[in-house]
Amino acid sequence: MTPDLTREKILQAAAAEIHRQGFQAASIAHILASTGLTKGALYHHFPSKQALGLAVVDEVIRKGLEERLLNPLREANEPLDTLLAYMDNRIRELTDDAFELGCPLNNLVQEMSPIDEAFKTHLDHILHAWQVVIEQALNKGQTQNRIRQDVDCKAAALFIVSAWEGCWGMAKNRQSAQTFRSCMAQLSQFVLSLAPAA
Amino acid sequence: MTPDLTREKILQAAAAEIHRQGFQAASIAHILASTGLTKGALYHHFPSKQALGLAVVDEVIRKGLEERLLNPLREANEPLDTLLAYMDNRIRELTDDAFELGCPLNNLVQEMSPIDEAFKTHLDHILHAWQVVIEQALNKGQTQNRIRQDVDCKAAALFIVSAWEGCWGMAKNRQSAQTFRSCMAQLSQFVLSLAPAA
DNA sequence: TACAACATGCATACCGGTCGGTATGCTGAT
DNA sequence: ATCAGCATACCGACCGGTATGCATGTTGTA
Repeated sequence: MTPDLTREKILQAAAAEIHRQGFQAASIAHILASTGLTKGALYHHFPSKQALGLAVVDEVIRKGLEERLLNPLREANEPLDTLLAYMDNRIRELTDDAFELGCPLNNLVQEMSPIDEAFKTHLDHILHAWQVVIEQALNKGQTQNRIRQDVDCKAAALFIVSAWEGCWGMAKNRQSAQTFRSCMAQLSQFVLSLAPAA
Repeated sequence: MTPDLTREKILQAAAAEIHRQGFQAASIAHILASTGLTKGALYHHFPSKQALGLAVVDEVIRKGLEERLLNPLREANEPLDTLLAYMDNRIRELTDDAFELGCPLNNLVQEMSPIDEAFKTHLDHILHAWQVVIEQALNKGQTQNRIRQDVDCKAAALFIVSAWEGCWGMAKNRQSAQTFRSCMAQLSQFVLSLAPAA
C-alpha cells in the first residue's frame, strides 16, 4: 500500500463525512473508522483538521466541478448549448438521494465562509471560477447574437450561480429531485429570456 | 423580572448565537453567558437544546418573516408591486455586516434539514408559506393581466424563493452587500420577464 | 387572618462522553 | 543506521444534560 493511496483514502472518507455532517461536526474518529486507519496516518499526511478540510475543497470538490462542468464549458464552441445541456443532464440524472445531503460546495460555503477565512478564500475561488466560465459563455453567446447586447453578462452569471445553489438548497430541504427539476427548469427559462426577441 | 421575560431573553440570545455559529456549534454556555442566566433557567423553560432551536425557528425566524413580508403581501391589493418594492427595500437597506452571517432561515435549512426531521418540518413550513404567498401574488398578477397566462405560478414562486436564498448565500460568501444587490436585481428582472410582451 | 404546604423560578455543582491534537513506539525499506 | 509510514495511548477542553438546593410567591385550610 503506497502512501499516496493512504492519503487518497483519507481524503475520500473525509469528503464523504464532511458531506454528511458538515465540516465542524465531521468527526476525525469516524473518518478513520471508515478507512481502517488511525490518527497516526492522518496527522502524518495532514497537519490539522482544517488542512484536511481545505484539501477536500481543493482536491475533491474543486477538481470534480472542473472536470464535470468548467473544462467542458471552456472548450465548447457553443458554450450556451453546453451549459443548457448540462443543466438538463443534472435535472434528469440526479435522484432523490442526491439531494439528501445537498451540494457539497454550497454546504461548505454556508457553514464555513463566515467563521473561517481560509475556507472562505478557497471556496470563493471555486465560485468565482464558476461565475467566470458562465460569464464567458454568455459573452460568446453575445458575439453569436444568441444573447441580447444589453445583457450584463457578469451580473447574469453571478445570478445563475447563486440561483443554481439556491435550487440545490431548496431541493435539499424538500429532499426531492422533483423540486430541483422544477427549479432548474425556471433557471433555464431565465437563461433563455436573455436571448433576443424572436 | 417575570418568567416570560427570562424566556424571551434566552430565545433572543439563542437566536443570535445560532445565527453566528449554526445550531450544532451553538454553545449553551455561550448563550447563558450572554444573558447572565444559568442552566437552571434554560432547562426550566426548554426541555432540550433541540426544543430551544425549534422555538427560535417558530418564534423568532418565522415570526419575523411573517411580519416583514408575508402578512403585508397577503393584505396587499397590488401584491406584485409590494413584492418588488420589498426586494428593492432589502437591496437598499441591508449593509455588509448583514451578510457576514447570512440569512438565518437559509443557514438552518442547509445545516439541519438533512440531519433532523423536526427541524426540517418546521423550516419547510416557513419556506412553504413563503412560496404560497408569492404564488398567490403571481396569481393575482395574472388576473390583473400583469403576468402572462401561460406562467406556472407555483413553479415560478418556488424558483423565486430558491433564488432569493441563493442570493443570500452568495452574498454571504463574498460578505458583500453589492453582490446581494446585483443578484437581487437579476431576480427582479426574472419577475418582470413574466409580464406580457409590451 | 394566620400558618402550613406546595409549586414556581431559578442557581450551583457535577456527570459521562466526545472532541482535536500530541507524544511515543514500532516496523520495514533504503 | 536512518527515516518515512503508520499504530497506540493519552491529554485537557468542552459538550449537553441532570440532580439538587434554595428562595419567593400562591394556595389550601382552620
